[in-house]
Amino acid sequence: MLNDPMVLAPVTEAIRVEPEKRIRDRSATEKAILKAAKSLLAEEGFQNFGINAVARRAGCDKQLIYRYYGGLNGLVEAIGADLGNWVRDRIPEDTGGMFLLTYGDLMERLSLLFLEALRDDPLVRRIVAWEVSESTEQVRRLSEARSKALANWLDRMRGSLTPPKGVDVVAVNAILIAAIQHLVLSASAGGQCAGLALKTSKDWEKAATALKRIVRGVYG
Amino acid sequence: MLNDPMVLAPVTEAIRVEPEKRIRDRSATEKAILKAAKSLLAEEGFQNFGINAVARRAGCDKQLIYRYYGGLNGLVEAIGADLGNWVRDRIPEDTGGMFLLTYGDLMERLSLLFLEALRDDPLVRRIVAWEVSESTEQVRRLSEARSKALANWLDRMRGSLTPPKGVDVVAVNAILIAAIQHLVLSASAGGQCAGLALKTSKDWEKAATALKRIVRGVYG
DNA sequence: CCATCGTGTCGCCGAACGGTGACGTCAGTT
DNA sequence: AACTGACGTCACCGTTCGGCGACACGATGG
Repeated sequence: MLNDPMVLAPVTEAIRVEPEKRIRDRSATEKAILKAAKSLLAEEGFQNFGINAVARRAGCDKQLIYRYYGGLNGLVEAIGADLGNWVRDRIPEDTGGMFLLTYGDLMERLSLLFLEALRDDPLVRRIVAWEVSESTEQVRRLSEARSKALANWLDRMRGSLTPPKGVDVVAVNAILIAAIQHLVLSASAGGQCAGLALKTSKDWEKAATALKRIVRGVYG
Repeated sequence: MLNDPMVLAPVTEAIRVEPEKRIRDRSATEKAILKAAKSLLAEEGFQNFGINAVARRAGCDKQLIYRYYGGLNGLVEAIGADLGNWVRDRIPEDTGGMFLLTYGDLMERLSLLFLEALRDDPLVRRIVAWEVSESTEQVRRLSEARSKALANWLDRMRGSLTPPKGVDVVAVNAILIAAIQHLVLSASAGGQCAGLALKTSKDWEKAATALKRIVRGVYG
């Protein structure tokens, strides 16, 4: 009954009235797909991230995603490729006119820069949430690209400053980064973290002050 | 989401509880459902947490979940009710034979206790990941119950110790908790966090040492 | 001219989802 | 014994999902 061709025939003809052609431009379509995927992930989160949703948002057929990116896998990989540039694009490289004399000066500044950059970037926030929620190879690659870019940035900014002796810098910095990431994610999801409100700019000032104190406590 | 055809095949769901005929015992069924829900959430994560999956694991019909819990909402609420007891059940109240003379002593110990408790509890880990990934009223209630229980615990353990003056204890502690949570989540998902490996017990010792140093840095 | 190939579109499939109405079946009450 | 109501089960609905085969169209080049 559903497959009765008699019913389908007139329908196709009626739709044909509006030509409304999509221009044949592969690279443009590819960009549209990638842009749609990024905005979808940023706005809806990884939960509702799928072939159908991306295709809908890109205004194209999902088949093209398979053809051009090899499915969601390749698409995510393409997103991950941009992650390497994230730090460079979103975080200023200069010192903001400050003289960073000690490693503590540096890490205090970098912590706040990272905090603000993350607060301003919904896409990366979603990706970080994804990283701690799923354990697929897919996500692991994303995570790796991001942490590598982050490590590079840290290293580049360090310059000739030497960290204090006797401190496991990698471990301490990892904990600081973890704190910042979770703080921002919690705030983004629920407006608070462990009883600390994180909505108004006043709230964030308090958080930033506490973060500075922690960094200074460990790095002087 | 992101289904590889490879991983599609071995989707073996939990086996039914018993071939034996189901007894007419509402309270027993309710408990079975709640237990199934908790284990499902702990093992599979919130992504695959749904009416059908819970019913399958509980070995009962999903209709009963609607009848007894009013759907997933009520079921999650029931899970959340247990969260209030989590801290009490999972974290020792005594000081482990140590004398906690200062607030720094206290927070160092509490930080490590919390870290270990979280590492040992997959259910709460999944819930924390849920909290930072979704922003529904549902999850918000879970989050609130958890943070309230945590605050109570902190307060109870504090005893008569007074935190140092001039420090925003709430903010600093929130950041410490955030760091611990993210560290554990990252480790659980990818075995590392910001370039810091978190697999072997040796890795965790390094993390614990760094955490202690941070706590001591801010609280003396 | 026709043949080929890249591009875009369409419709269908099997599966899983959340949700609901209807139907057995058994226990306690009247 | 008959009724009632709670407990458990089943089948079905509409929707969405990922994935695939087939086709329409336009450009390109023999």
